[in-house]
This record gives sequence, structure tokens and C-alpha cells, in this order.
Amino acid sequence: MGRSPCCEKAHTNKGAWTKEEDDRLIAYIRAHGEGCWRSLPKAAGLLRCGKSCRLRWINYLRPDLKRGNFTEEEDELIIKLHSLLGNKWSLIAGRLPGRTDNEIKNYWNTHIRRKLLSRGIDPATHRPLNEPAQEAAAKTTTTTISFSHVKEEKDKISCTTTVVCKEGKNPIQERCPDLNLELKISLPYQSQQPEPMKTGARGLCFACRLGLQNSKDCSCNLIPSIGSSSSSSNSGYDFLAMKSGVLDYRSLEMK
DNA sequence: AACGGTCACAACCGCAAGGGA
DNA sequence: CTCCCTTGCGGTTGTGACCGT
Repeated sequence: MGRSPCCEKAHTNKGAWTKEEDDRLIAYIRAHGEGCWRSLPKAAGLLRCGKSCRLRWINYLRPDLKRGNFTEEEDELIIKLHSLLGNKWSLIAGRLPGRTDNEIKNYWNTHIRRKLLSRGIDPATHRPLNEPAQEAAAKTTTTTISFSHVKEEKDKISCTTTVVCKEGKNPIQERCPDLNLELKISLPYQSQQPEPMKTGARGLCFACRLGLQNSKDCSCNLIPSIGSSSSSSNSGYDFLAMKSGVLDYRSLEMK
């Protein structure tokens, strides 16, 4: 079936965007909204391909983007989500309001990878670097997390884990109500949301915002007051007790 | 000041998924 | 059911900034 080129390459600009191009794109999207990226460049008077416009808007021009350094909490959250989801940058970005998949991907490759390596952790497997691969494989139980729609709540996705033990023949399948990534379709992120990632910002602890309401990690009731330094602050939150090594998702599959 | 190496990040590319005709 | 178009994703590249020599 042959793919058509995404754009007429001979008549499109490439490389860094100019201020004028940015202004045109912003003005057009403000007037007409997002969508129909293929026809947008022509309509907006831009000599760019639709793909390029989309990228520029999503990664740089969107008004709800949170620019600036990542916080220690965001770091820890990215690490934990990456250990669960792998290189699913868009899913990880969905958990970090104001951050884009591209930004997180770049940040991972430039900062977090090094950070984990300096801690002696393999960034790909989230296991200690000195653990021999074969030994690790022998110990391994493979956990597959599959997401399926819940009939009653169509916007929510339930989670089933299948644990396959090396020595065991039969995989154990169980629902894990505590692991709720709360992936849902929602309206675009609103910029007036309160400062994210701060415990208690919306009256919810870090665990609750990850969908871990009522889990043992929920510290809503332990937080003395909003604004004070919280238990989940700089040292990072022990999401699913992964820091302590209680849970270890070696491989994950999105189905 | 000049140069080379490294880092950070914006942007590009190729592919796959999803959906409409 | 197939074809084709659009969109979105993840990996990779290009380039400017920064730093040490």
C-alpha cells in the first residue's frame, strides 16, 4: 500500500521555528482550535508540514505547558512510572500535568538515566547494575499488566495482573484494585489547575493522585497541613513500595 | 581568544494504530 | 474487507550553549 509523504517537502521550511511562525500558529489555533493538522499549515499561512506544526504546538507553544526544571518529586514519579510502563512516554506524560512526552523523554535520557546509573540501578530494567542477568532472569516472575475497559465506567480502565512464576506452571491472574493508573479520556489540561505534584495541593496525597486511594501508601490523613513539607517530598514517594523492593514489575505489556 | 568535547533540548523521521470511505 | 489518510508515538538527529583546556 505505499505511504504518501506527510507533506510536500519541496516547499516546506525545516529546522528551528521563527517567532513569526510561532505567532501564526498560535493565532490560528486560538481562532480555530487544534486538529486537522494536515490542512492547518496552508490555512495558517505556514510553510511547514502538519506534523511539524503539531509537534511545535504540543511540545512548545501550548499555553498549559509548565516550563522549567523538574522537581525532585517529578523525578521520582517519572522513575516509578517508567519502571511500570517502560518507554511509554505519552502515558508517563499523562501523569505529569504540563509536561510533554518529548520533554520527559529528553529529561530521562539526559538526567534520570545518569541519576539511576549513579545509584547503581540499570535504567532499562530498574534492577541493580551488579546483578547478573542470568541470576535476575532465574528469579524473575513476569508480571503482565493488561488494561481492559470496565463496562459500567467506560472512561476507566481496569487492571489485571498475571504473575508467571518460573517454577510454577500456571499463571496466577488477579485483579489489583490498588493499581489504578486512572488512564482516562478527559478534556485538555486546564492551566488554572493548582501547582501539581505538591502533596495536598488538591487535598490529595501523592498516592491518591496516582490512583492509589485507600492504599497503605495513602497519606492524606497524615498530612498536617497544606503547604508544610510533606512526607512525600524531596526524598521521593515510595510508590507501591517499589523503593523498598516489595513489588517489582519486570515486564509490562499494554494490551 | 580559539578550539574541542559534552550537554540539553528542539525538531525530524519512520512506523503503527485507528478510522472513514 | 481493503485501502488510504490522519494522527500520535518513540527513537534519533541536529544544533546551540556551555565548559575546560
